[in-house]
Amino acid sequence: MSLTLKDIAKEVGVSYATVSRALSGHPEVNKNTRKKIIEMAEEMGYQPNAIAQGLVKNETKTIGLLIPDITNPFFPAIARGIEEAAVEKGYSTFLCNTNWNKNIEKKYLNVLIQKQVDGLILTPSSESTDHLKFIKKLTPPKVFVNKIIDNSSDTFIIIDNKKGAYQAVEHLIKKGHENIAFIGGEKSSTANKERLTGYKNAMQDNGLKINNDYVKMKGFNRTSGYFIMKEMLMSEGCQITAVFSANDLLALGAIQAIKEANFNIPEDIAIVGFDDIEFASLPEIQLTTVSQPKYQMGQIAFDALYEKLTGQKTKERKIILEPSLIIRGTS
Amino acid sequence: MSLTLKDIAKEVGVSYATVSRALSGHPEVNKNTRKKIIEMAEEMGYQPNAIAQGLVKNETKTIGLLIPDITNPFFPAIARGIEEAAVEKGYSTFLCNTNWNKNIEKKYLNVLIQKQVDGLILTPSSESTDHLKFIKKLTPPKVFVNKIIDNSSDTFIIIDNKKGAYQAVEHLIKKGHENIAFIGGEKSSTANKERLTGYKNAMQDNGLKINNDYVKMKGFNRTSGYFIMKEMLMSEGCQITAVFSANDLLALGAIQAIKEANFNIPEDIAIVGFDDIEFASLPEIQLTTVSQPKYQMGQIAFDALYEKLTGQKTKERKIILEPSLIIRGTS
DNA sequence: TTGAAAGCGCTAACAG
DNA sequence: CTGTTAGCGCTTTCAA
Repeated sequence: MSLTLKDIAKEVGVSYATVSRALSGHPEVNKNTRKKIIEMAEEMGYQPNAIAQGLVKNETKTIGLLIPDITNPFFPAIARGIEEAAVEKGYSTFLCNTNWNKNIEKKYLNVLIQKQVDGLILTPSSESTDHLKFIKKLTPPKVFVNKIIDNSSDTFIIIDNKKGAYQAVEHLIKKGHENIAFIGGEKSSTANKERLTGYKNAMQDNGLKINNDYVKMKGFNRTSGYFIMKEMLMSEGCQITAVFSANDLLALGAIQAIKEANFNIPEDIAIVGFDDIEFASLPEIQLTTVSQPKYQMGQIAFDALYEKLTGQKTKERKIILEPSLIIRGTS
Repeated sequence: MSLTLKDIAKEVGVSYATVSRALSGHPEVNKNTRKKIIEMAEEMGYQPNAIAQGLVKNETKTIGLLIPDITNPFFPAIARGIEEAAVEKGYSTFLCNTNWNKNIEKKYLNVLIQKQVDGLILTPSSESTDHLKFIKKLTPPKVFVNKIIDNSSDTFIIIDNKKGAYQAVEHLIKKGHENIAFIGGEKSSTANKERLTGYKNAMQDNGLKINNDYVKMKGFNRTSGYFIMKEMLMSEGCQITAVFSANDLLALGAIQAIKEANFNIPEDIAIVGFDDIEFASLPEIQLTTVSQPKYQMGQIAFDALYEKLTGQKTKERKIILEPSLIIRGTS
């Protein structure tokens, strides 16, 4: 359709191989011809066809990014870190929103394979073994953002969820709380599982018993948080005086339920979240939460992928970042 | 590298042209051969190389999406609408975050052209004429989300910003406010300009004079809102009793400044925003705001693009959606 | 119904 | 330093 190498070759009067060489900075081109070619290319507004380049070079300078919910501010923050790091190295990013649905994720993954992405960054929407096995079979280098620390030999970047949760719950305990609820998100997500473990450990280590009625999980969103909290609050003889929720969105929902039930925060019920999304710091919210360096995580994730892409490092890496508890008004 | 048509052709014992035909649903293939081929392809886990397909078919089933700030929840909501509509029709989406920077946007646009995207959905980060001219020259079909209604013949989808702003300000006026400030975002953005116009119109139509000290703009983010408001509040003899801000993030920032100055909302100062991002509805926030059907806008935007892509409709369309004022606690 | 072959736009030997 | 040519994986005539 549009302008090709040949067009500009014809115009300058050289073979199109020469044009290719000149434009791609090949050293063995006459200075003058190169100059002429570059000028002409500019003048004609030539843009190389990356699809054709990709076909021959067998690389597309493209990565796939799969995230579960772009609507949760946590993920755009990461996505931005990834994208900016990527673009700096000349990579473009396919964004795929999996909606925590592993079938959608699978579909996307196949498309990305077909589109010949050079690499993959993903936070798997499910950690069921068959799904993980499917992902593992995929040939492009991958890095996981949030991925269970099992015996696997993948590269992932994650924060220490267990520790973060532990700190959060311990903080609550130190404040004198004993009946602490856990409100979680997607059951099959690593983050959820680990945060639950952290919660349980903190409870047990402090000699507190875990009431299963106070441990519930559903989606990682505000509505879930709201309904879970509401239900807990309405159950007979509810003793809850504090809640740890597996992410900020859940906390926000829970707070709404708490207020609707006419309890005061933090006097009657204290709450702490996880992620430290931007809105957690609003003066009206002042959510105590476990903070993650989101933007950096994105950058690091891409850098790790880039190392694989360029073959600098072949061995897998496990990058575990430190969470930090930010104490604000809700606890 | 990986599995190609030839591999599966060899295995089945036919020419690879036949395999291509069988797999792409070409009618003139023997039922039996087709079955064998499909089975074999499945068994071997064949995935067509979309890059190669793109080269010959001259289409990539890929679109570019350029948005100014993925960190503003307004845009992810739109992006999600676009992406889901796109994937349904078999398109993948390149996500590009321009950061309200037209040079970055330009760079992205060139990359997208090189990557041979079939279409473009963008909310331009600047409406300077040279930038717009640059965009206009781009060959792929485009649809704009937010684009000034000038003499241009583009397709765009937008809400009636002027009207929304007008309603917001009128609402404030009816509540008895006279000294109403305007806090805006990016100067060069259409949305900003139109919302400013709506503000001015409402003021003038109601016989209120506009105090230029009360009209300020900067970035479309929380920090800007905070500092603009703070400055206004600290200026001598500030009479402001209400503010209309050009988006919710700005409003959130302004609210913080108002509270820090020890004013009550809405008693001392009322405020209304624009966008109705998810967090505007939090019980703690209760931001009165002008709502936009974000997810739908995304869907509609893709559908409009799809019509162009498939040649169903060639003429440009201007889709203008209705805003709706949602009155909550801050006014 | 199938195979052979051209060609999409480009890069990378290989000659010259 | 430059031109010729093969070929990346695929679709699509054109013949058979």
